[in-house]
Amino acid sequence: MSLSNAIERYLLQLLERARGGAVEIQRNALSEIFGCSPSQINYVLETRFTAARGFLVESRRGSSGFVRIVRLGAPRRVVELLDACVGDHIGQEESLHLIERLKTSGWLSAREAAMLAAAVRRECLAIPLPERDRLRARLIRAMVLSLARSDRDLVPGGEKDAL
Amino acid sequence: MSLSNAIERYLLQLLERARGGAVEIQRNALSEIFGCSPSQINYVLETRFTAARGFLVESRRGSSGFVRIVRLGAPRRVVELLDACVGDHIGQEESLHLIERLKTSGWLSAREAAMLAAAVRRECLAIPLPERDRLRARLIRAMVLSLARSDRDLVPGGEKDAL
DNA sequence: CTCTGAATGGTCAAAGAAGGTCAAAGGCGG
DNA sequence: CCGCCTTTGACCTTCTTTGACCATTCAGAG
Repeated sequence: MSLSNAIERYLLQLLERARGGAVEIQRNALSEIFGCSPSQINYVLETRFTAARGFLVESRRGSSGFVRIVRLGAPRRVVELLDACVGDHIGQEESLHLIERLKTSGWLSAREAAMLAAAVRRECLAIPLPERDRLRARLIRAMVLSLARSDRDLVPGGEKDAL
Repeated sequence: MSLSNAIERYLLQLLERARGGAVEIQRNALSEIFGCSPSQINYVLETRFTAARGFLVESRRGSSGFVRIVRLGAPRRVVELLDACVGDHIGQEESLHLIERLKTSGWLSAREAAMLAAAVRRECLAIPLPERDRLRARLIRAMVLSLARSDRDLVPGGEKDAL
């Protein structure tokens, strides 16, 4: 188990216990618990507690500074999520997190999520970067939005607002 | 007995013992066990643990990286259909017919078919021919086969025939 | 009120630690 | 001898960890 994974699990535990879905930590104190450099904490926050995984991180410097990690509820609309997470290019790992999130929030079934996940794998796309990341973004947008349309066609009033 | 075959048998044994049909190894550690170059492991994975033989290989680099080998099953009929219709490249119109066929025969739901149809459109792929037709073939294969696997994962006793 | 320094957290580039790719060399059966 | 399957090694990409240096806050001194 890597340091980053250990820190991630530790923070997830804190979030688990904390009522309200948010925790506040001190970067330096946490880094001492794990005997690592303070910037290691930033690395974990940047790679694990991202918007794509449904977290918001706020912080403040100076005396009595802090780092607050908030577990976000589902965003209002999928389009916003796409705009926020996908942009015009997106990497594989980020995509998989997004897909997982769309699944757990009920927007995608397990089968649909599996399809999407299979499609965005770099072994499947198999074209060189950076065009690969752009293609991946187009695919996710096209497929997810196609669901919105397909639902609208099937259910005339279907205003899915999960996410 | 060649090195490759020895490594293959070793990994198959690991898979045999491991419940869940998956094992994780470290490429460098394994190569040291067999006293060979690390890339030899890749060779074995590429030639023996292929999708065609019913395996999925995932990996991660960097500290505490790993290689995971998953044994999976896929229904025979769909595989045959893919081989027959898709090949290593396929055009848009042909794809849409295939998707329609998979839908009417019950393999795909309306939503899944819509997703696939959106993915294979040339406006979405947006790369030049002839690579576009090959990418389209890879996408269809990956997505349809992923469904077979996701079904197997969902149904407790789902030992669909082994491809 | 303003200035200043200690206490925090942030950034970024480089080094370290896996695994991946590819082409060339090595063997072996036909 | 030819062609296919193996094996290897040099070089590449990705993920992690660290450290030097930067930015922000706030309490207290002047």
